[in-house]
Amino acid sequence: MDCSCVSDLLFAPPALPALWTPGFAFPDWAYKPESSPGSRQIQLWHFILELLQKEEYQGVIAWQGDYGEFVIKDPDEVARLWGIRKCKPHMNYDKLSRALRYYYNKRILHKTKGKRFTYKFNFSKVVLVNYPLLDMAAAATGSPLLLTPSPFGGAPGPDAPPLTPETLQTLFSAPRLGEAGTRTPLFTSETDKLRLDSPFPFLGSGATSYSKPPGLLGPYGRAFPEYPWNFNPYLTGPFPKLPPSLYPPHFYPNPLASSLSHLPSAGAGGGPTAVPLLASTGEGLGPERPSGLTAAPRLALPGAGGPEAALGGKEDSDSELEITDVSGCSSDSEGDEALPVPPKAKAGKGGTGS
DNA sequence: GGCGGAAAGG
DNA sequence: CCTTTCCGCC
Repeated sequence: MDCSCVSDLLFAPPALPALWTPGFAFPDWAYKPESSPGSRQIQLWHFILELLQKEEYQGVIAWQGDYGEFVIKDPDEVARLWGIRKCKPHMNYDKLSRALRYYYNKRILHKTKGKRFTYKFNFSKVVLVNYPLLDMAAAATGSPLLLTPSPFGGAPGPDAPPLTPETLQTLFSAPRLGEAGTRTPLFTSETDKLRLDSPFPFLGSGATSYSKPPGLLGPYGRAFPEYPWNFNPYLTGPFPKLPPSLYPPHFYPNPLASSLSHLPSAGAGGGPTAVPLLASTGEGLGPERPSGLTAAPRLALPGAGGPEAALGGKEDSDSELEITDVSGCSSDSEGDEALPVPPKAKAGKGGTGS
């Protein structure tokens, strides 16, 4: 019934990197707000983000230029990876891209026209949509706060005014729940809903170069350190960052319980685990970015560069054990050819297209 | 390649 | 609701 990809099982909890704070791994809330009727499983954009944050896949998909803009260097590969993840052996770029296209309306993605295989994330949406923090804030405020506002049917678009990076940051900086009510810049008390439709300039301009700090680190990057995470994905606001890793749910049966038990200082949610996984590539707090797309937007990862070093010679924890093969898929489908599925993506292809 | 309708499935 | 699959169209 369910596709038990071996890949999933392969994710045997390797000794979690010391720095790996399980708490914010990629808890359930990333997949479902909390009490979602239907079981929510990984969504494509989650997956894309996951790929994007991993160095191993730079040859396949990578951030490119603008804030939130990325290019799929190897569409087939990405599709295959996605297919593996979803146990859809017949996945291909055509289908994947269709799914991507549905994001246009949802305002999660945009197409960068003129550039092949290039899309752009609407981070404000992506981020907000994942943050229970907002829910709390809303609750405290007394505003229902719809994170998934009027869909696209009769919605927003034009009337969406404010919401600046600062606003976002402010919101994200919200230190405590009790304080939440005090600051809810993002909410329109009347509408009871968030206006995250026209967020950052990088969307509005549609034009181009906004050498803004890529990744999600930009605006709210430095907001984390201050945040006392007694993380409680569901109740206590986690943090304004996209999950560092997209491990399958199996990986974290009980995100909280298991995580906390492992945390030395995390006791009963009293110990701030600190360590914002945000690997400020140097732009988060930094004055300006080198514009070098190379060092760009990669999301912070426990092994993205900063922490890795701190691990003190930890082997590539990044563990490729990620998506690899679909051999374990419940052969549901058409029983067609089994994918040979090469072990891993070849990140060696730097000069793919251009 | 990229778009979006339509139907189907989980 | 979120894709997956298929497809005609540009």
